[in-house]
Amino acid sequence: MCSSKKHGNFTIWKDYGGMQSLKPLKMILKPAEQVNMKIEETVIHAVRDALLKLNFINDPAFAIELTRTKSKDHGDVATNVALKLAAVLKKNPRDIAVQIQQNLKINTERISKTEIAGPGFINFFYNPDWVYIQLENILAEKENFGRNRIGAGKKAQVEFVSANPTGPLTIGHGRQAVLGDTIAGILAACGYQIEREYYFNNAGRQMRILGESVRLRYLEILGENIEFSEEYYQGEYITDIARSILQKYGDSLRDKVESPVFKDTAEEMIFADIKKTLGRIGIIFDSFYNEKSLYDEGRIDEMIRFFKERDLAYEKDGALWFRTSQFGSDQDRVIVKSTGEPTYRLPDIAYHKTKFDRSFDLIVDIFGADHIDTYPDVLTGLTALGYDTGKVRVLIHQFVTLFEGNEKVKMSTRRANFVTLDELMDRVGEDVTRYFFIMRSMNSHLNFDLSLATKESDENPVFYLQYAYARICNIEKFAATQGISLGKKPAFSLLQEEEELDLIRKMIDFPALILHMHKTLEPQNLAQYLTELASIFHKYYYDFRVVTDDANLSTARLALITAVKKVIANGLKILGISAPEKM
RNA sequence: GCGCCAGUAGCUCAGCUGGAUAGAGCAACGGACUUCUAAUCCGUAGGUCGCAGGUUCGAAUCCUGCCUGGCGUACCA
Repeated sequence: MCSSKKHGNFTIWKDYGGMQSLKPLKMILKPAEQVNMKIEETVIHAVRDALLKLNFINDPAFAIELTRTKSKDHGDVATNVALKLAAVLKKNPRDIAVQIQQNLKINTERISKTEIAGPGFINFFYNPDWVYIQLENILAEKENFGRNRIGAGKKAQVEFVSANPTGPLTIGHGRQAVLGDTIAGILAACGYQIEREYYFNNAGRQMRILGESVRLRYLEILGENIEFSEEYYQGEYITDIARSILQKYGDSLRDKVESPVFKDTAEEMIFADIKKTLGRIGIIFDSFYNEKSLYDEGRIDEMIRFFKERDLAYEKDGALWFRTSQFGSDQDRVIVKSTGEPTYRLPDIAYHKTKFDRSFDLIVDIFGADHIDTYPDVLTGLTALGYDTGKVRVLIHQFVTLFEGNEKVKMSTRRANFVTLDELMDRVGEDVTRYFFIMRSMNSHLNFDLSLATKESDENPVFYLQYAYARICNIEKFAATQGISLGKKPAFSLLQEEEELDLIRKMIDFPALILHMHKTLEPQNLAQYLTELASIFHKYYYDFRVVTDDANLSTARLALITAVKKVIANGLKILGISAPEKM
């Protein structure tokens, strides 16, 4: 972001990154491509015209901020433009606001009134008639309400989980799994064609240790005296794998130290387990990309050749070093060890090259905080290869910290210090699990106490959303028995209660929210929005009856709550959470 | 040492491209079911937004320094 001020001729220019800067509570002038945002555009254009007419600005591209108000007393949307201009114009912001207000030419069918408030905000009040039209739109758009077409015709790939098959998925992986799947859902709602990809390596050191761990357990079952050192995988599942090998092969592998059966069986069984867990939580990957194929297809050698040819790599101490320092890094990095084995960077770069070769328009990588210092090297590699890394969004999430009482437990698959994702789902269910992981920002460190999570699952806010949905389903059923249906066009203007208008106004925000999330890719905003919407609904439910003696009113109210149901359903769908008709 | 993330109500966390009185859930306390589902609603209480400076009309939000915690800082991935 950059900004400049030329005080002489009152030109203010500010680059907010165009329409991508949109957020639910703040809108900025942008190209007219969003149907659902028409009223905001109307307001912004009117303000801009007034500013030009008053000679307060002379650049039509001047960014005008429009914010959703927090309090109804402040209208529906507001602009702080008078406050922003005060310093430049060297005038009292309220005076500026008055002048703008006097020169506003605004469609009264949309905005019923404007007010100047506080230090110089200009508040705009929606005309209820316009609000009713929005309700009609929501009902007409149904599943599509909230969706946009920013990503139409574009392919996006989201890579996540990407855990090597050395053990069951833990709650740590769970956070990333749910985060990734939900982000994919957000992009899908923005029109992208989505590919979910899982990257793994079954050829590394950890996998060798895994195979050896299984072999030792196998021998142990056969009654041999083994030494099972700390570096081996300690989990109980290792013994289970050994047992199934015993079942299939008997003791025929007793002396087969080099047998691939141990590692292969372990990989196969663990991967089956991982996929089962993912399926249970509603995550289906479109592709699993094996690091080994990069070697088989010669992509690693190709990469080495490229780096050497361009003098981007050099040999030192028997290793091959990538000149990352030429690209702003503090030091060069090894890409091929003196043993001849590449470090993880090289295949990572080669792997990302395939993402570009597969012509994705947007590449999203979701990594844990332990990758914070490694992905820049990958991006550097891609830049060196001549790719536009602007297509890549790297999202780093903080870790889940496991607690046992007040004790912090360092999670480790190898040391079997973990709570599995399955265990969590067994205890709290799939919906709570999903909600649990997206209700908080990925930047936050998550403190996790299984017993507390279990205890709190009964009170989990996800039920609050689902209950609102189920309640509406129930009302619809009851309405049908009373002969109330949406057959003919409801008289929306009968919806005069403040709570009814609140509900519609809240629903109007939904498309802007999805648009905003396209930029932030932060699912917790959606969870919060849905909670707010459900809250307005629950309150409305308590205060008013939908089905009354007045058939016209009942029909209008039924239309209203049907729209609410739709928005909740659309939101839950993005979150991958079920919408039960009964609870 | 250096880099990234975090520090907001008793607890778990939203809010952070500066904006109008700082929010939610849980926990606590007091109320509301003869009604379309009380997994709900209403009310009360609870805060030096880690600390100290700075920037300006305005700072939880931006800048600087410090404190605490997490993760990195590998020829591990």
